[in-house]
Amino acid sequence: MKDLIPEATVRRLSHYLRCIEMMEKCCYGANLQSKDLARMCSISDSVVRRDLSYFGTFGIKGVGYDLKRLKDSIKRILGLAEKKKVVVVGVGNIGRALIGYLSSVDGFEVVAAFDNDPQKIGKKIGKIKIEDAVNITPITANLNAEIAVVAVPSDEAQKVVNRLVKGRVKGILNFALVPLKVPDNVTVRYIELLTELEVLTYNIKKRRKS
Amino acid sequence: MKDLIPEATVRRLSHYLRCIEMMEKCCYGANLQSKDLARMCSISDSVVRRDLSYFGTFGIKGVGYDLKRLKDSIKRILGLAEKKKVVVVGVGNIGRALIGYLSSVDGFEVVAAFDNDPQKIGKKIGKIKIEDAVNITPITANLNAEIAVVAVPSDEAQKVVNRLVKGRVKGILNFALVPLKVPDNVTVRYIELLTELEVLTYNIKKRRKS
DNA sequence: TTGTGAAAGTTAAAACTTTCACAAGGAAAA
DNA sequence: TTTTCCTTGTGAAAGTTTTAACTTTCACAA
Repeated sequence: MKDLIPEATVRRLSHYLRCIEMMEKCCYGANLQSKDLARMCSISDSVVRRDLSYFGTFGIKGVGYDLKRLKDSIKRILGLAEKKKVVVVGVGNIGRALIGYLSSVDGFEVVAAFDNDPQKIGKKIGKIKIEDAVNITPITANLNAEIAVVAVPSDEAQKVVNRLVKGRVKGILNFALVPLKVPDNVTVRYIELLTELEVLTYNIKKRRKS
Repeated sequence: MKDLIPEATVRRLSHYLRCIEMMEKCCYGANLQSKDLARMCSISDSVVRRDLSYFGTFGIKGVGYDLKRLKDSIKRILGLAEKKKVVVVGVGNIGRALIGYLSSVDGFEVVAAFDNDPQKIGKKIGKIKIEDAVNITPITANLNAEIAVVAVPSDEAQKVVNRLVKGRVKGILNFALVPLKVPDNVTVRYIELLTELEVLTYNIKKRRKS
């Protein structure tokens, strides 16, 4: 069990989990093989085995993996044993979408939403009441939410993040287009929609030439 | 000018562009240096220089880069010379958010939206009328849109993509959690919100231990 | 009980990316 | 003009990730 795991491996673990859950639903038996996961994920089977071997041994040589056991193992590795509480900061287009999206996903649960627009504070989105962003720290701490989605304008992102960190949030999914400063024990992941589109245009341009 | 550029480099080019545009607005003069961009992006200056050097030489030794010239160069490299037309397929939470978001961004312009829900077809989002998804191919081809955002349920994604490809779309930003099959001359980029959250929980769990 | 086939787990090599350190070269001052 | 200063651009090394090939182990059948 290596100490530092490639990020790509962790991402693929998430893909494998999704594939296994699909297999569970339709048609598959209790056993599956690295090549099954590989085909579903459009990668090679040795990648699947390599990824899993970082975390231990889960299969039986010559046979394959037990579907249910592998699923539970991956869930445990990813820290998905129990439902995770999420707070959403910024109830604009993206924030609202995330609240809606997460309500349809099991494994995560939106427990609070924040904005600084007086027009929005007090209103509801589904079951979630929009709170004043000045109260991020106490409310988040009180709810024991470990994960936050930040979907506010760039120039407010750092301020919001400081409050979240004080509220003991440990993981942040950031849609704002600025690098965030956080303590070592807090993880930030960036979703940069504009960058993604720009990488797309780069690729389009490049392929036209070659 | 190398042939194959690291993807991370292209992503950072997009960051640099954003930094330059911020610098333009506030306080900065006509000159900037690799260390300025580096500080803003929280990376080292040699990364900035290496990234740029893949595409040519843009600076003056001992001085730095001309802000306006560098901005134009990066825009040209990324294929952002003129506004790009985008179609959005799937007007659920995410699709709607993207339509709203893109209307506030210059460089991209949503020119059509599609859904297969009769309740939604014909309605409007901002200035965009929601079209029937069966008409993706002709409408997209007619508008000459090169970029598509796919935000439909996983089991419909491939079908939608096939129509987009027929409609001569060349780049796809995919929010559906399945790998898409496309011809060689089409690029797909994946935004996997659930995977991002799961990587977050993995990181949180890992850090608690170490 | 043993041999065989099949697939997992592991090791080694290749490919790719980042980092470091410095030579090259232009601008400004002497 | 020459010297000094400064920052770019880049070769080479280090580090990381992916790929492919190899070895091990298990299940099952003979």
